[in-house]
This record gives sequence, C-alpha cells and structure tokens, in this order.
Amino acid sequence: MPDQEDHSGTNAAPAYITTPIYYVNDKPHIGHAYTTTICDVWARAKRFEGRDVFFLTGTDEHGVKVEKSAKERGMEPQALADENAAEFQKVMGLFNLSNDDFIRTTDPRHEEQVRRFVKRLHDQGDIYLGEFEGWYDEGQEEYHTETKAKELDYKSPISQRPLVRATETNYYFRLSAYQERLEKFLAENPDFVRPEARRNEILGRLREGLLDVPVTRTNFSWGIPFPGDEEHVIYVWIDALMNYATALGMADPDSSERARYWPASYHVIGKEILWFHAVIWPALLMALDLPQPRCVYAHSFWISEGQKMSKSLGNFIDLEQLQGYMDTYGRDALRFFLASQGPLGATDSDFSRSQFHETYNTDLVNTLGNCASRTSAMIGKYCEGACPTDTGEDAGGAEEWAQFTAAQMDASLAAMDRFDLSGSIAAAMAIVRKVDAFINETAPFKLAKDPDNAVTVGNILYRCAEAVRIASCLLEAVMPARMNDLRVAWNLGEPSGNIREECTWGRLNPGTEIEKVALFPRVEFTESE
RNA sequence: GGCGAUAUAGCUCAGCUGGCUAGAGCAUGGGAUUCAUAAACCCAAGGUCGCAGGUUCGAGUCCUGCUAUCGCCA
Repeated sequence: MPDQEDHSGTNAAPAYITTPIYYVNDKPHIGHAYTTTICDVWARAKRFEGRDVFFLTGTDEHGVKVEKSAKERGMEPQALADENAAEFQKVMGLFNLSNDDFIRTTDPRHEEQVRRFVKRLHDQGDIYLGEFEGWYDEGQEEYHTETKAKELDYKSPISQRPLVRATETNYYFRLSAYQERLEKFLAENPDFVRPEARRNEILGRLREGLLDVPVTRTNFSWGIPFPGDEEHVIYVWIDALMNYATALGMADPDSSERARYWPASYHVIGKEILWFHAVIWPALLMALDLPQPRCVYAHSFWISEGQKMSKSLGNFIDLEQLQGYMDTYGRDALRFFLASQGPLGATDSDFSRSQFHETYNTDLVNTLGNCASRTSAMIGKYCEGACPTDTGEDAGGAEEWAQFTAAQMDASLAAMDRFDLSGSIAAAMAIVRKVDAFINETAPFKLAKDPDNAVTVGNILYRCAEAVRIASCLLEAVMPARMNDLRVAWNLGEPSGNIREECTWGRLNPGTEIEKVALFPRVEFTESE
C-alpha cells in the first residue's frame, strides 16, 4: 500500500500526485475536470494530514495534431497551444484546484530536460536508430501492423485508397530489453497498477511480449528535436511522460529542491493511456535509474445520461454544462458528486442530471446539511446558542462516541490513502448518520420540555455537535468551501494541519458560539438546464 | 480475429474459498414524529440471481455451451 509511512504529522513526509498532462488539441470536458478534481481531493486530504504535498497537472502541447489544427486555423502551433492551454487553466479556477504547478511541454525547462534525458538514453544504448517497414495510410499519415492491414483489406478505412508499403527510419527505445525486469517489478508490486482489472490487462499483454517502440517521428516538426539529429522530433508520448520528472527538475542539475517529492505516490490517469504509464514509463525510469512511482491508478470514464460521450454524438459534458451544475448546486456539490460517484473502479459511471440531483438531495441536503442544521438549531433553542458541556453521563456515553469517531476517522483516512474516495466519504458520512439516529433515539427535543433535563440535553447536544464537527473535518478535502462555512458558523477556527489531532474527541470547547447553519440549500429538480 | 471482464430488485451495486426463507443504498407505497432544509425514524412491496445443460446431499457462488454488453490489442 502506498503512503503508509508516518501518520504522526510531526515529520512532514513528502507526497507527490499527478494528473496526466492534457492534450491541447482537445477541449476540456468532464473527464479532465474529474481527474484533476480527484487528485485535488487527495492532495488536500494529505495536506490536512500534515504531509508536504506536491500536486502537478499541465498540458501536452506538441505533435502532429496540434501542428495540423494550427495550420488549418492559419496560426502558429505555439499560439494555438497558448490559447488552448489557457482553456485548461480555466478548469483550475472553476473547480478551485490546488495544484502546485502547471507544467506545459513547451516550457523551456521541460524541453531542456527532455533532451537531456533522451540524450542520456541514446548515449547508453537504450535508444537506437532503426528502420521500420509497414503498411502506410498516406491520407491518415499512420502505419498499420500486418494483422491490422489485412483486416482492413489493405485499404485505408477512411479514403479507401490502398495502403502502401513504406519504410521509415526512427529512433527506438529498447523496450524489449526490459521485459523481464518489468514482469518482476509488477509481480513484486501488486498495487503498482490499479484497479486490479487494469493490472490484469497489463499482465496479459506483457505475456504477449514487448517490441521496441519508436521515440521519434519525421513526419512533423512541432516537437522537441532529437539531440544530435534534429530532423527527428521526439514522439509526443515520450515527451509527455517525462513531464512528471521534469516538473520536479529531475534532469536539471541546477534546481533539485523539488526532487524530494520523487517518486509519485499516484499517477492518476484515464484507462485509455494505461499502457504508456504501466509499461513504457516504468521501463524508461529503469533505464534512467530513477525510483518507480508507487501506483498508477487508471480510472474509467464518465458516460453521459447513459450514453458514451463521443464527437459524433456531440454529447460531451463540457465546461459550460459543469458551470451550470455549479451555478445551481454549488461547486462543492459537484466536487462531492465527482468524488463519491466517480468511475474509480473498472466500470464506467453515468453522469445524469437526475442522479446528480438525487445524490445532492440524499447525501448533502437530507443527511449532512440537515443534521448540521437540526443540531445547531437545538443548541440555539435549548442552550442559548452556546456549545453545552458534556458531563460524560447519560444517553449514549461519550466514550463510545470517542471510539466510534476515531474508528471512522481511521477508516476514512485509510480509504483516502488507497485512493478510495467514495469509501473515505462514506466513513465520514456514517458519523453523520449515527448522529441522526442518536437524536431520534434520545429525543433531546422532548427532554428539553422539562428544565430538569438540562444536563442530559446538554450532554446529548454536545455529542451531536462534536461528531458533526469531526465528520466535517474528514469532508473538508472534498468540500473545502462548505465545510469552511460550518467552521465559521460554529467558530471552529482554521484547520490545524494535523487532522488526527483535530479529529480527537472533545476538542470542541463548551461555550463556543454555535450558529444555526443551512449548508446545502434545497434545489428544485429541472429536467433540462 | 486474439486475450480478458461483466451479466443479481425500477436504479447503483454487495454477496470471500458452494450450505438455512438472496442483501444494502436510492427511488416507490404506508405509518409514526416534530429539533431540523416537507427533513431524520419505523414498516411494506419489489428478484425464476442473462439463457440452457452439468458436477454435488446442496450452486447466485464451480464446469461447459449459448446470448448480450464492455475493455485491451503497442
């Protein structure tokens, strides 16, 4: 398991989490927002634990597609990249993302280090000049393997023109040489590729044997020139993967203060790019003699109202739509939905308006919001708005609550550690549900009718408020703004940076002014936007 | 085509190495209650566990075939 070390909070162990860098030829949509948001949740959670976190995201800007799109629009590739990179940076603001850096593959710091890495690989013989012969589709500018070409009846699937036999000289990475080491590494690190279904896919393909992979192209020029042979341009994938290392200055002799974050705790990616991260990237790191990341986590996809999102259907959930959800339900509600209902497993998740609404109502309005509301309302009515004292007696002992909340905190933090966001959220929500049950059982609103019960009512309400406070701390990484609203209304102060300490039972001070809160306003359901 | 996965209540899913009348959450219907955001709570209804065979004293759980859906194929 990743990141089991040091929960004391006294020694801030570094943690490093990354999103893929996003291809600027695409428009940002829910997939990008999702990956970045779940990384943000993890990063915040680790910071609350007192960890020294580095959270990286960025954009992938080279390659033939960007070059082409730029030409079509009559602009320079860099201008197009600038324009679209800005779109992706907009996501950071929109979702309140706490990334520590935003790397672009056109950054000079990146390009310099990639050349340095590649030169090293070439010098030591891991990259060699080789020739490739295959079936070439002149219209699409791509090669097909023999089996694929046969399947296509040796014709272009787009233009129907015959494929031609062509030869290309490229630089290759000696991936095949790493077959055994990769197999051994994956066998010894069962949690390296997650979830397990994805790991099995990789193991299966690995058994079929590895071929060397091209690391340069000559059919376009928008990229990083190969050191010493500038006609060749470094293939986007190699360029892109290396961002994880270049952002920390791993090939920069002058700037290494970020090197302490290496290696990544999590490279969070979508399942479509697993092969590069689970096989090629580790092999590159072996060749470069760098420590391996602890886990490559490949999540699945969001589908939209039961349908796969595709260009032909034009049903991508884009930033405008997400903005719409935020306007109606609030940004934190969207973060909560993404984190709790997202496709972290092997299967895809459906993003539908009705399901979003249902989740919002059930978990946030009816459970969390309502519980905070009824607790603070009773403190307002029966305790003059001041947090009561817990004498430790009567109805549902304080010791049991202390034990219960401590167990839920452990479960919540452990789930977060293994990137089980919905599990982490569920453990926190269980505290809230228990408070609701406790209120129903002990009925402080009935006891309060008799002044003789004042002590018991105080005991009950202290326990309710304290439990809600602890749950809110555990949910702060997911919903920083709303949970901060609670902090303000209940005068809880700032997060301490040591969540274990903060979740200790009894930290809530009697006498604290508790103001009634309505954290999540009820929303009318509308079929369309 | 090759390799692999999945098919369980209206929806999303649990059901480990086979063992009593198949579970949860949400949605639905009814009840009770009032501190609370028409909320929390209680009860009910709802499934031939994809189809067909087989192994077994006994299979949602193992085997075979079929169907459907999905993933990966550098």
